[in-house]
Amino acid sequence: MTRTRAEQREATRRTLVAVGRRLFSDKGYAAVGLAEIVREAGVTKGALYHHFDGKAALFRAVLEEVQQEVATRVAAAADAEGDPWDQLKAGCAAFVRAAADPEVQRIMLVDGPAVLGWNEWRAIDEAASARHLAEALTAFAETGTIMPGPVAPLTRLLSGAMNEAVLWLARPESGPDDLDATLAALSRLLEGLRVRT
Amino acid sequence: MTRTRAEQREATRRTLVAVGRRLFSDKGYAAVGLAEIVREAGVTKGALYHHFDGKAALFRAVLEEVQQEVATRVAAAADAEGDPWDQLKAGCAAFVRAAADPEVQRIMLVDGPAVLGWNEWRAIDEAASARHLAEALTAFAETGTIMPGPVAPLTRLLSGAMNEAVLWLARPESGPDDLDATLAALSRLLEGLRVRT
DNA sequence: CTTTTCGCATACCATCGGTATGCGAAGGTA
DNA sequence: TACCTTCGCATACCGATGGTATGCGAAAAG
Repeated sequence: MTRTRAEQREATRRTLVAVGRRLFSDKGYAAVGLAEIVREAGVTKGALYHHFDGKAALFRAVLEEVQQEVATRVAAAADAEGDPWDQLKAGCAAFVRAAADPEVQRIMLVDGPAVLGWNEWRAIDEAASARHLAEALTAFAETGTIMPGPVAPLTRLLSGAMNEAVLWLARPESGPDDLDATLAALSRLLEGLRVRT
Repeated sequence: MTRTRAEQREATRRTLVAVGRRLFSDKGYAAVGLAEIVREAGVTKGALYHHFDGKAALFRAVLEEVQQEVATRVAAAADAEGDPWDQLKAGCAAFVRAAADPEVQRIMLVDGPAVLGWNEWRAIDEAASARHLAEALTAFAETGTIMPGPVAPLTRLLSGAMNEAVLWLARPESGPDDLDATLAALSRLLEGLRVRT
């Protein structure tokens, strides 16, 4: 079995990202050594530094992959709804459920901002998820469904609310009721934004 | 000037916390070495490890100090208001302003969860700030000012919303208008929770 | 068949957080 | 005052870590 160089290159890179994702989510960024990553990936540090600029760059690749997956799930849930407001609520609920995956949490919400810096983290989050939220809110502001005004701050408020809620749901003593209560509270928060008819 | 041992001990400890706070907020937890901390504090690693269990323990002491200061400012702003609902809004606004301090942000909102783990971070946050928010919301739920239901999820949603908003306000291209817009959006979010009369 | 490219391994280094031990002055006791 | 104990901190040292410089061998190019 001889592989072309392009195939081999891609395979090695994907393995590194996959191994990094698993280790980063299990133990946290700081507790994972490059030696451990390359050992489990069956390569050496030379391979890692050939593909990435360093440990943080590998983490960035992992984070982008995670963000993409979450965004895909959110978009799918939103598209399943017809009414725009239902799309918003479904998308938010889907985000909470998707980010409930413990493999996602630590990477996307805890280590992400600390490792890459909040601004770079936000840029990735914006490109993947928050952009859709901002677009939806913009549309609602234009149609008068919610009160007019700048949507960027509101987007961040809601995004932050969901991020924190997801982490709260992941605490050890959390039960299934908490998910329902959180989704209900989030729904109330969103409904509160609608102009009163 | 001969100092008692208790005085000397406290002085060294406070210096370490103060230096750690400045360096952690300037460069971030991971980019600060113990050698740099003890050098600027005028002591050695022996002193640091005599007072703290390690780098993370020093960071924890710094975080607790920062949290206490923010909580004090929030409580003062809330107490200045008479009406309970005004107290809530004033407290939230004061939190956003207090956490706008760049020295506070990185420690309290970015590195805090990553270094100590989210659960431990939340425990500190809960003891200092989030508890007051939860108590206020509980009172409003009992008096019927807001809709009944579990307040814990709502507390986390609002807390997370404010945390993220503060970080958004600290981004490089942020202007003074953004603070007003954020406070306005936050106010709308809170008002939306009130039962409609 | 020769040459170049390049994906990756090997060997090495500076620095890091952490630990074990020693010392000297403050505090207690007579 | 003389002695002993306590303890706050310094010194010296260690393994492990992220990062780099260089070498090699097979695939691609000619």
